[in-house]
Amino acid sequence: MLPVMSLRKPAPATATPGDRPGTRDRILDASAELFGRQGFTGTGIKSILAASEAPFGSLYHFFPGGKDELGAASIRRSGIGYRQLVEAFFVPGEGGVVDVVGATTAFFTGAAEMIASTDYADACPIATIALEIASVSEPMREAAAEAFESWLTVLQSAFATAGVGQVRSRELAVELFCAIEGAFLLSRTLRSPDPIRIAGLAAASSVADALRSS
Amino acid sequence: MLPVMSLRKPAPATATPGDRPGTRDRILDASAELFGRQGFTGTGIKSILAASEAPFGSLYHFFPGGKDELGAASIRRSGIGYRQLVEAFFVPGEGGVVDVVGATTAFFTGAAEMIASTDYADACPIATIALEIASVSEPMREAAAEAFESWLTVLQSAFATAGVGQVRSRELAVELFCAIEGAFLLSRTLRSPDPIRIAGLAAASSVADALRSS
DNA sequence: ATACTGCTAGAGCGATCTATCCAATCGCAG
DNA sequence: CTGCGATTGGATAGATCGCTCTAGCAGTAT
Repeated sequence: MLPVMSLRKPAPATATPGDRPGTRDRILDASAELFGRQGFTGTGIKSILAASEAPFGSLYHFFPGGKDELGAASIRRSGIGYRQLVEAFFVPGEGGVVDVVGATTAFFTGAAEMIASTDYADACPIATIALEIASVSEPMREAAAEAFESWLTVLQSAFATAGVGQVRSRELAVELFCAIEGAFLLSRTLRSPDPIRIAGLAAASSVADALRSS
Repeated sequence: MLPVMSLRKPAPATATPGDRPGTRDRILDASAELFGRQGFTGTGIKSILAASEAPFGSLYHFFPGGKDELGAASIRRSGIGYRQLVEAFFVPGEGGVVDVVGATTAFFTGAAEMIASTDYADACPIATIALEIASVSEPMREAAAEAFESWLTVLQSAFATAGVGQVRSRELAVELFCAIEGAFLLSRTLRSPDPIRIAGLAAASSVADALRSS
């Protein structure tokens, strides 16, 4: 049985229970959403503050390094959120076993539903900003690299646990990452969920093949 | 025999022979390079003009619609250039036949060499800007969608010509697109050519499978 | 009450951005 | 040559950018 959940980010862990999240969290949430939709340079500080209903002074109180520090923090936070999401699909609960082929299919299906339900606006919260700053800001690039690596690690160990060899597990993880990220790009640009469906079928098939020959 | 060429864009067709390209072409070339590296909003008009050694007035002479028109034109131009590149690998010359598996491998190998040789700066000239503007500018989004579709069409007919069914050919084209674009993202972020190598092996294997069962 | 700390609130600065406008210059046809 | 449209060069407007600064607020400890 696979986890029933959407691909939406879970509520931040540091939010006061029963209350609205703290200012810092609201800023980070708004940043992740806007950066993912319009990119880093395409999103002004003021729009972030407006979206998060935060006062101007608070931003530089929590992020003295300014927009760059906010960008890196936003990337790290999104990286953790998405890693937990991948874990929800690919890491078993107490003593359970995960059907990695089914998990792959479920993950892509959930992704297709989410992107369509947000009118093709919200896909990967890091990809947009990563491409923008990979050759421009080394600290942000490193934050994105660590986020991506953490996702790959989760996938790799899931495949290894399922019986696939270490090297092939890493390759499978990279293949799955490329499939979903490429599909996000194509899906958002064409405004169609088809690429995600197609990429999901191919990814599941690759995983099944690797399992069979292990 | 596969075409021996780099993944670099060919010289513009409208360039005066033996002379340096016209102002409009120089602006478009510089735009494609800078947009691909730093994104659309991250690239200022002045940097484009400086890089293309073009005067300020010329930009608004050739692109009265301003930066948005320039962005759309840049996307269209890059789309044509990359389509011709894909054709060089996947479309046979006079009465020849293309080994689509070999073409796939060669394409990814060439991409890995190019991205590493540009210090992980130049990969897909459209992906960065496409993610940025997909939810912001409809004209530019459509330009990117047309460019991507034209690449998919070339790939699809190559597979169909090689004997793969129409539906499966389209799926294969989308898979290959997702693999290379996702690999570009991961490669630029991690500063490693490995993702492209891994994605290339997987893509070639998918193509081989499809050929076998056709 | 007083003092201290963490956070809020916004005015406003210098820099930078896109875009407009116009005069100077070029290339070529008559 | 003369005339004329196409192109160039840049000054500058108007808006927006990221960011700094200071003043004030709430809550807690003393």
